[in-house]
Amino acid sequence: MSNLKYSRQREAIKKQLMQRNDHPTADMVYTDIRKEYPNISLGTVYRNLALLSELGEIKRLVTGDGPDRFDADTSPHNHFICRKCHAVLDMDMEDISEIKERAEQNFHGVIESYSVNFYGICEHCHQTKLS
Amino acid sequence: MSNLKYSRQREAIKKQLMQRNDHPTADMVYTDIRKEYPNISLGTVYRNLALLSELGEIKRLVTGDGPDRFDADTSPHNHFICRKCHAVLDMDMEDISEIKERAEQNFHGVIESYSVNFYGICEHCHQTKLS
DNA sequence: TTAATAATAGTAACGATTACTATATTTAAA
DNA sequence: TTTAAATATAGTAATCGTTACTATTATTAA
Repeated sequence: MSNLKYSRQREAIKKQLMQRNDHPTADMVYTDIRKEYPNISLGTVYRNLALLSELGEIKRLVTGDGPDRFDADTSPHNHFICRKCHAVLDMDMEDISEIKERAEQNFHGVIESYSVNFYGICEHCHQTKLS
Repeated sequence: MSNLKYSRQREAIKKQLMQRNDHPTADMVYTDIRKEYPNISLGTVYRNLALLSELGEIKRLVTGDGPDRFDADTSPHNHFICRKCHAVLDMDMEDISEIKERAEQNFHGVIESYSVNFYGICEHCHQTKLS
């Protein structure tokens, strides 16, 4: 049923995403992966990032602060977006998945997923008074 | 200090946003406001929605599902986005603002705000089996 | 091998949004 | 009330992130 064919470009994209933890944009992945595949096309990067997201192998992060980012870590966790340097950081915090049950209390549709983002100034920008 | 000048277009935009609860996009506001101001420009709508958001008079909603939406209700509440009909609905749920404190537990930057979105199929789409 | 199918590179097109510019409106002061 | 400075506008062009198109190439199962 899976009419999916192997492609080295797709593997390279996923591999690279697993090797970095800065939640890169499609363009950041493209820039870096060109060192290995000098004539990979930007469309290929976009297409495969979208495909891998649909397959659940990676996660698309919508930050509201610039282009979408991608994360190879699909385990449940939340992110912080710095409004100064635009970094996207993993939050180290306790599980808050009960907000889904709390949301379902008075809701009559089907909640399939949710996303939580925190915004502000990251430690680095705050210390170096770039804020 | 406020070099802000009155404009009827801006007032009309805010007024319309207060009168509807469908969290319209800029284009939806534009389409409707043209009935009153037939030659208002789309740029004016975008500019004023951005300005009002910065002033905190309205709220910009980043859904990850199409263009940004706007909400005249600035009180703390969360939204649901239907992946079928793309409606943005207000969630009627208990306060979950303690997630901010929970996030601050191990975080060393400054958290200024956060956003929570729920995704799935709304009651209407679920009942009419459009899902 | 071959043949069917999916994936690619390269490029064009798209939608949402912002930038530009000449004109119009607002506002405070004369 | 004019006037003059500053802000806002309408209309349009440009930008950015992303998707669509198409001819060619790679994968895969028979």
